[in-house]
Amino acid sequence: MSDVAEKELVQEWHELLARYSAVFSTLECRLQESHGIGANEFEALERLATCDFKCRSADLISTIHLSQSATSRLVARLEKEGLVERALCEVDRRGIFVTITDAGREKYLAAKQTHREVLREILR
Amino acid sequence: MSDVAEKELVQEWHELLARYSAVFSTLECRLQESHGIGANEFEALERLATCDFKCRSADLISTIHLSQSATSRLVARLEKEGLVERALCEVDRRGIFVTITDAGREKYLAAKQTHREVLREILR
DNA sequence: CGACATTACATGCACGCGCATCTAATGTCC
DNA sequence: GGACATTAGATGCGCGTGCATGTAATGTCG
Repeated sequence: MSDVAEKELVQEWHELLARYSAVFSTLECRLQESHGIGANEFEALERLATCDFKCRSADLISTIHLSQSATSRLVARLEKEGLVERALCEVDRRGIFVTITDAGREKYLAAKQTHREVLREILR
Repeated sequence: MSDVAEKELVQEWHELLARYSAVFSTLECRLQESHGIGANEFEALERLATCDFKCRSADLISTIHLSQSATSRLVARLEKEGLVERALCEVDRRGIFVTITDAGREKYLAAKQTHREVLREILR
């Protein structure tokens, strides 16, 4: 790989990093102050609000980019705030289904406005 | 903003997020196991290794995307491992200069290989 | 000069994260 | 059916982070 190509690659990474950081921290800040939820919490709510019916805890992992343990705790926090519910999966009693509550759906719809605003402001 | 444009914006964000997460976590993992440093530590070392001479603590903040306090602790960790040195700035005795040590430069050059490998693997 | 604001960095604190591990349920193979 | 591996999710633990604040040095303005 040539020096030039390597520099371009590194520059691309720095741009990606800067872009991500700017959007994420702004999302974190604005969602927190306006709706009391974090950016990851929002992503989880969005996934739950837009997926058709039942959603496994594991399904959330692929959406929000967190570890299994972090996802587990994230769901626990959301449940504690009454935004989602955990239900036993009767077919496979190891697993749980996570479903969004009405309160969660309301929170999502409200936060969605803020979320899109930030994307329009920072991403473009 | 049309629904289509909004969907594109959201999709772009998700791609950015996925791309960032993939690169960062791989960097974190590979740099840690091969060189015992994190991805943020590497970015700091790179900044210090490539900037001409003195570098203020504050200058690092703009490079690595961390808060002032996190940056302060990052420098403290690097100093503890003998990779950088903190020197009083005689002109403005509030500030400090952070300089990379020989050991730090060696570590950087070694880790750089791994860093570039990951970028080539994941980013492209 | 002296009071007050500002700046540069350090630090106490609460919290979210990943890793390793645990528990319980399910799958596999003889 | 019974022993063992595997899977889904929860949890103890150490650590890095941001926020708020502390400390010390510098700038500002009367």
